[in-house]
Order: sequence, then structure tokens, then C-alpha cells
Amino acid sequence: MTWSDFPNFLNEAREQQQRLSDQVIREDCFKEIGIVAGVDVGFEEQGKITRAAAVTLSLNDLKVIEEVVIRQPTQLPYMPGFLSFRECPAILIALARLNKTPDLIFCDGHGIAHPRRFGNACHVGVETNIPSIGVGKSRLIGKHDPVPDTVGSWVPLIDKNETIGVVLRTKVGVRPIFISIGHKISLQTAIKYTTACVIRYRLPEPTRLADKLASNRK
DNA sequence: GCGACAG
DNA sequence: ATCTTGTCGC
Repeated sequence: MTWSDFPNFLNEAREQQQRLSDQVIREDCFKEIGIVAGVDVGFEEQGKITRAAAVTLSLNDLKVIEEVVIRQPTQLPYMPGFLSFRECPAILIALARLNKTPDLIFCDGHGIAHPRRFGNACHVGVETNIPSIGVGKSRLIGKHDPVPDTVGSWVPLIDKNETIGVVLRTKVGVRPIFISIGHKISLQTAIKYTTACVIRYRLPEPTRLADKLASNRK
């Protein structure tokens, strides 16, 4: 692909997001959640290499079941609103390598809290057909009131008069996180499972551990 | 035209 | 996201 093809790529990517956003199911569509997964992406070699991580945990005790890390040449640069085209492919490969398929996936980045209501979490959810939740560390779009300084409190994230997610306080004295529907789960339920996966850090365990794996930190 | 802008 | 050391605080 050359530079002259880039405008075409963006237009097609935009159309794809608009089309796929109709496939997102915004209500609970699953039976029981036993295994939850966390996925995230990191980079090496000054961004030349994309590193995707997937980790699974049992929901009841939040103990790690399995960890997977894969590497691929980076395909696209980062562009606000098109994050999933850069990260989703690698994430899907990592997820495919898990021996046990998760019942719910916590994704880094937003779900429907996106300009065309199709952020990374939606892309991962629709592609895998597995319920997913978007866990953002910062805002992409939407407005919201201040979040009370009490653990567990949240306020709606609104865009164009629509609630696209919530800003959740998982810890006192630390920036809140942004939770939104990815696929096959309601916002209320997404908040419920996110809260259930928070131990003593800002991020829920699945995302926190995947984050650690993907960035090679420890 | 001027900002804003997941990771 | 990544480049990077020490340092302030519980």
C-alpha cells in the first residue's frame, strides 16, 4: 500500500466501522461467565513490531489460567478513531492461541464510546463473537460530570445525547477509567463484571495483566 | 478555521 | 504506545 492509497483505506475503514456497528449487540447475550480474558497490545523496535497479549483468568478467584504473547510486523500507524485496524488483527491471533476460549473479553481502549460506535472492543467482540467490554484509560469522545471520589461510583459518558459508556472510579485518588459496551453485553452488566475484576489497582485484573504482558514490564 | 484526538 | 531515573508517598 502506498501513500496515495491511504485516503481510500481511511474511507473504507470508516465505512466498515459504520456497517459493522450495526452488528454490535448491546444487551446481555451469554449464559454463564466462567473464564474472563484480558487483551492488550504493546510495541517493540521503535514501533516496527506489534506485540499482542492475551491472558485468561477464572472469574471466581481471578487466578491466571493461561498467557499468550505473539509478535507481528506493525501494519498501520496509530490514528485516533482507527485504533482497532492497527491492534485487532494481532489480538485475534493471540486469542486464537488460547487453549480455552474465554466467556468474556476485557479489551484495552473503548467499545461503542467511539465516533462511529465501533471502537476496538467492538471489533474484537464482533470478530470473535464473544462478549466484550471496552476499558479505556482516557477519553476519546463524550462529555461527563466529575466522578465522585468514592470507589465504585460512576457517571455516564454522553455523546450527542446518547449514553455511550460510564466513567468509573475504581480507586480513590487516581484517574477513573472509561467503561463501554464492546459486544453482547449491556452497560450495567459491563460495570458489574468490571467491578468484580478490580482488586487493588486502577485497572481490572484482565486488562492490567494483559497490559503488563504486552509492554514487557513486570 | 480552530482544537481534540483510545493506544 | 514509546523514549527514560529518580523519587515522592503509603
